[in-house]
Amino acid sequence: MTLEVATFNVNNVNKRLAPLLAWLARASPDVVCLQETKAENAAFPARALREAGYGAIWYGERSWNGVAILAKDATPIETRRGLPGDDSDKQCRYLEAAVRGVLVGCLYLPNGNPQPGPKFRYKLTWFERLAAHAADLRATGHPVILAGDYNVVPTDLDVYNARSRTYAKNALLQPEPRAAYQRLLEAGWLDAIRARHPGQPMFTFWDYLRDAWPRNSGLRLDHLLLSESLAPRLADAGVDTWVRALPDASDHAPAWVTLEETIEGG
DNA sequence: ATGTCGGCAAAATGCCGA
Repeated sequence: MTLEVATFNVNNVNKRLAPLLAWLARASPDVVCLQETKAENAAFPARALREAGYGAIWYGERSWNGVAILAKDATPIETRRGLPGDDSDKQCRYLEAAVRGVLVGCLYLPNGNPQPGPKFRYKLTWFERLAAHAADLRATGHPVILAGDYNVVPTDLDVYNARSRTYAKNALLQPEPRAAYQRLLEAGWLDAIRARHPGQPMFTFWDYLRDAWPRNSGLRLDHLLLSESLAPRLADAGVDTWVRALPDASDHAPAWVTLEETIEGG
């Protein structure tokens, strides 16, 4: 038995409800982290998801941001909403729950554009808060997965053309957020997609602009990071790129991991 | 610089965020 955990920046959960339901029906992931739901709590489509077989918790606001965690035939047990470290930060970007024996952190890291500027500084500060919280989670020894839209292109392998001027000044590719991401990996978190597919681009995002999807001008922005206690259970990882081609698609595609339910022999 | 998409305020167009 394996457990599939996926992350999907849905780019408006109500506008993209049809492709979301189509993906859930076909891929049937056990646990799903959603970002950019862009729906107030009262507008979250809980009923449609329940009818599709998924329990959910959600943390949303009007127009922007918003995160949710879904679980097949279960309701996630919420452990935290909002990232610690700044009580004045009201943006809905972090939600955490216990599901099927794993602690799941669902995150939507700030985009940070335009760069430089206050939005970029917010991105870097948020990243530091995430790293601090990740260290606390890691110290518990629990199996933890931190999944979401990190809004970071980790390396030049993760962008269709590293020398393109289109993204030269973009906050997604700057040295500071890249370094912050690398520090998470150095602290012991495993980039599951990259671990399973070394040397492959594995894009998760294609801009609506410039025919990015038909040209495969993609970026890898959505990541699933496994704690050292969970990493030995990694069985497979991938990206459901076909979702990007559906009508009314998000500009992101779902990324996923499969985990062994228990460590072999244990 | 360009381009797409959607939400929003405030007036059917423009701005912003992504």
